[in-house]
Amino acid sequence: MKQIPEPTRKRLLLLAQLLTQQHTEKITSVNIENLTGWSQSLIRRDISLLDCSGVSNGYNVADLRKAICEALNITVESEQKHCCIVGLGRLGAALLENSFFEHSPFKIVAGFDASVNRTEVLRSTFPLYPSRELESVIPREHIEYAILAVPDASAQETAVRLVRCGIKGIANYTGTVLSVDEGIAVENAAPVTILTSLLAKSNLSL
Amino acid sequence: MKQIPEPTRKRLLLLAQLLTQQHTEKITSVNIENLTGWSQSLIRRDISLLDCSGVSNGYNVADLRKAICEALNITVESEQKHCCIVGLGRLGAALLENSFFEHSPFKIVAGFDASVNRTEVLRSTFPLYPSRELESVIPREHIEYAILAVPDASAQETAVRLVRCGIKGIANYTGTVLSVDEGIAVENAAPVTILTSLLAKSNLSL
DNA sequence: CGGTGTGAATGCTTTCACAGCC
DNA sequence: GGCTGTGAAAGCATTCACACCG
Repeated sequence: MKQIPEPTRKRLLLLAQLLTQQHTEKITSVNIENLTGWSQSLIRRDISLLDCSGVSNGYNVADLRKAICEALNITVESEQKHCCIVGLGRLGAALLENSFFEHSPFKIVAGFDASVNRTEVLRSTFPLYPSRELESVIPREHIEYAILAVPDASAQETAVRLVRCGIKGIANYTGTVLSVDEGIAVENAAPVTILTSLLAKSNLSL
Repeated sequence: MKQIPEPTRKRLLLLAQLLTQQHTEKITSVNIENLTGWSQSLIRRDISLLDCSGVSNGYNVADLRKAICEALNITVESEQKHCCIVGLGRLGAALLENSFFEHSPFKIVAGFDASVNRTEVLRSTFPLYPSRELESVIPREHIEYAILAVPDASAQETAVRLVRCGIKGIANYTGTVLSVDEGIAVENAAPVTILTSLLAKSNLSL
């Protein structure tokens, strides 16, 4: 299998998600261009990197989606990846809602908060632990990804602990920019970070 | 002023955020390399696109930060951009907490929810409106950016309405991939989207 | 030295343009 | 006609390597 470059990976990821929302059976590169704004030649090139031959009247939506998932190693529900939520303030607690993760390749299996009070008051379908148990629970539950929603001030320190526990990636919902070892994936999703990115984007296109 | 390419923009944005966390007065490209993992030559090239000459013993942290903000048009607190939150479910409601936006170039000035019940029960420092008032409130309050946190099923339709109201960018916290007119900025930040991106990233680097 | 800034070279990504297929 | 897949060209982004500065 060929190497898939970073920009292509990002587009394919979004495309896969988009295809699940699609109700037609077939889709063409021009359709996708209209939905996403990416040029049709780019889309065809992206798709050509995976093994999925579309016939001349377009791609089969289901097949294409499957091919993307395979190429990017996004295994489907049968083999869900274990995740945890670290920091159960308002934002972290809001994510406890399981519906977000239904039909996704992820399963939240633990929540952590520094305050024992908090872990006892909140309700969820998976267990909540005080933060001091990070080191024991994460390996035991085979947790691979963490959603970080602690206060900004303790974000970096918590991230370091998570990495030491063997976490592979962090969804960073704090306003702190994290420094982690190379090989550990981080995506920033805090409201201010995202809004700032929007701002910079729309200012440039003027 | 030169055009700043997309990948550079993303890095500078993060760098600006990182600099606010920095407590030293000076910083060198090697320091930044260690913190971020980007190569020092890349960092120097990025910085060379903005007008900020570092002296030979590194960049002045405050100056550099200011230069980035100017180049990307991220005005500071004096001139905050108005934003709104659309959809006040658990996630949207969690974002009502103003502390997230303190010391940022953004100010949340309105919240919307389809359920009038919801807008009446929740408390916040800014007014909450039923969704039907989107069209009147957004122009009146000069709202430029929206945080979208409605249920997936109504995401696309709400996005279209927002764009028609003149919104410039959408922070998409729903699991739906949005199709919007070109020129409208969108950033996806829903937990599943972010986790999926982590997953694909860490799978590739194996 | 230990640092920045920048031409020139390399290596990626995207677009063009067209062959081939239904 | 409308579509995919893909060489070849064009356009970008990143790294190299070195001049220059305190």
